[in-house]
Amino acid sequence: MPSMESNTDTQQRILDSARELIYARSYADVGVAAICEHAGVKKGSFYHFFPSKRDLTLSMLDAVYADLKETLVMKAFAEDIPPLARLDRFGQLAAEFQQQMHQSTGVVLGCPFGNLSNELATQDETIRIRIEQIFTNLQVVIRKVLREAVDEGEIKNLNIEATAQAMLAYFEGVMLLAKSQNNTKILSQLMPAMSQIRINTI
Amino acid sequence: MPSMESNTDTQQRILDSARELIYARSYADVGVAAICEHAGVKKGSFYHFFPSKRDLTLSMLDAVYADLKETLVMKAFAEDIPPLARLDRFGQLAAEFQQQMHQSTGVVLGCPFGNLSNELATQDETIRIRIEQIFTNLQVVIRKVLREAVDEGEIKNLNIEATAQAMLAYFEGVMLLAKSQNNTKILSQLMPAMSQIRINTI
DNA sequence: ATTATAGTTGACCGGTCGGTAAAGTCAACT
DNA sequence: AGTTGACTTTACCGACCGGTCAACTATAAT
Repeated sequence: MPSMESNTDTQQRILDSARELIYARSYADVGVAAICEHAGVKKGSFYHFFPSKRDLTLSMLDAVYADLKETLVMKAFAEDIPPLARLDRFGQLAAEFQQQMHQSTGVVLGCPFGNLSNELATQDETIRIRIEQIFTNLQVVIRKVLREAVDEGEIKNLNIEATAQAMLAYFEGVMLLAKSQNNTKILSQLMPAMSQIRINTI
Repeated sequence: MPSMESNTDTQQRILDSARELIYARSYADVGVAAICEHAGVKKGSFYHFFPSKRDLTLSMLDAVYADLKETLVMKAFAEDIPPLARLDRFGQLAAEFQQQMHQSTGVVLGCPFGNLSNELATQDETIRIRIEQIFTNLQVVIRKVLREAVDEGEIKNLNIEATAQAMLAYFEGVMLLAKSQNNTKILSQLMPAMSQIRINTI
């Protein structure tokens, strides 16, 4: 007598398990069987909902970004403080999240998008493009806050597009370094410098 | 009739093949068999020289760093120009190398250490530590140049250790972003900002 | 010439990989 | 009651994974 109490929360459990396992390890190290076992689902069900491991990964990326947007981004970029202070708050919240994950897992996990990009960007163009789009979306958020800072006269002669890219790059780099050192202290030490980066016009 | 013309250039060919293949793809995607085939070596010979794939990877990391030091670092940080200009030269040379690899392989490969760190840091502590050491060595080089700039009065009130870490983080982040976009243009656009990063004391 | 050693070869191992197929089970609709 | 279709279960597939082993060959020292 199979459970079948739930219509599509099986799909959700697969998504959640993939997210948790792949984030903690890597795409290649986490097999479909491991995802199914963690989700309490048989492999046949997996392939009923997802045509392939790659498709699951694409859906997972969308889900992680949707979650990031809802929780981290919306909270950090709320307009209750000055524009550049929102960038600092974004860095702080990200650092706090990494510290929590470090406490519960014993390792610094870094950025889920940066991790997958470095592992798969040269192997799977579709996944690479999905990650690229996510990074672009984040840059748009940063650009908006920079434009606001420029309009308020807080900064002058700023190349907004380049600076947004540079800030995101710095953010990803700090995450990567923290992961390579398995150390979250450098997050709180280095993150505040993100909002100070400037690439000027002329 | 086996060749056996060479004593230990078999070992070198294995090292070179691993380096080329893993850099272009990933640790997990490149099997021992693929490395052997590329090196023109049988699997048994592989395990005569290396006890495991992991050990090969550790040796490979050392070889890549030794090469980086000999070519890129020594050239970039030669003392024929002012200290901060050497950082810019390092960024330029790295960008040029990425452009060459992009032309020959069709994809932006990024930093070999950053790639492996993001893929394996949570799975293999030994490899993680080796990469951490390499990053520390690079920071030492950057610190030296920053100390020189401070001594010459080019900068004041600088937190040298934190700034060196921030510059390396920025460098790695720019590499990661370029790889995720499969685009080398952002390298030349963003790299010059590396030498402008400052984390001050007080 | 014999022996010791380093290096090579090819066949092989159990385990796991992503993915498939068919039978079975449930809920909803007719 | 019978049918449909979504979902689950079980068993299975060929390919490949990292790694092993014993036999073999070349080289150099004795």
